[in-house]
Amino acid sequence: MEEDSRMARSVLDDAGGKCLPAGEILPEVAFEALSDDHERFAGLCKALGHPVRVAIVRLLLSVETCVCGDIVERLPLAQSTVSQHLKVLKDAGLIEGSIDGPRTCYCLNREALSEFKGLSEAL
Amino acid sequence: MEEDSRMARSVLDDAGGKCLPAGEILPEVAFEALSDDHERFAGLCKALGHPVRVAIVRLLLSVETCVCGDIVERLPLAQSTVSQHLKVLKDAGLIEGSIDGPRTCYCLNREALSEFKGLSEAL
DNA sequence: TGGTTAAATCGGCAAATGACGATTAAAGGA
DNA sequence: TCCTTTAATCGTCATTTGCCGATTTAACCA
Repeated sequence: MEEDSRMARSVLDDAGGKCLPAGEILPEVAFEALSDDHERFAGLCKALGHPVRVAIVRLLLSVETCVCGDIVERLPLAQSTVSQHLKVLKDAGLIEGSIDGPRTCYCLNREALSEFKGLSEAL
Repeated sequence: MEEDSRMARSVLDDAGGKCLPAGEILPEVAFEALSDDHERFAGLCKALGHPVRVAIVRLLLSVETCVCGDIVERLPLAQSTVSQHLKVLKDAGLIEGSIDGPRTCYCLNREALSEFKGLSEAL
């Protein structure tokens, strides 16, 4: 289509060095508008995209494992709300819950956490 | 308050080793339910919590700098929608836009990206 | 100055999110 | 077996998000 004009403009755009492209052309091959990887990384980020959920993950990081009730006690939120947040984290694969009698015991999923770190580091 | 009862239960919770806390007590000092740091990290995650925005960040990563129109062309979305996503990323501080004639030139904010990576790595 | 192009903003709409109290389900203990 | 405790789920509501087309704003060019 009109790619040539766009590419030409990108190259020419070097006005004072403040808008300089790295290469000669835009690397089409390195960019896909839609990819599963974007979805996955965005999904993990979205799950962490709420301060309460960050707090929960950091809490689990510091205590290794924790019963749901303990988490609820430490947050200024209703039990049902905390449960929802836990579900979001679990659905994203970031935490795991195991039934322990009448309680549920949550812990981090280290693999998912590593995956997230790896994807972040690649930015 | 009733911390003693809660802490006591946490210690006792070691039923079969599958729900074992890492330390003797839950480390109160290491956890704050509400903190600016949680807000900040969650804010960055939230901004990256959409596949299109991940795609934009990765594109900018690969081309160093890019005019808004180029980004629009590569995404199957209306110009206004892409502009909204760019605004989200800009508000989070992850990208910067500089006016270049009639165009706007976007690039990554490397400092914010480093901040995000650092916070991620700490998980 | 007038016209053209690029990008931000507006208005509207459907869907998702986050919060809550109430209810249900599951498991242990009296 | 019944009762209590724990946590998930349900129903509701207000707010936010994501998308679009239309409009406005801004800057260059003729």
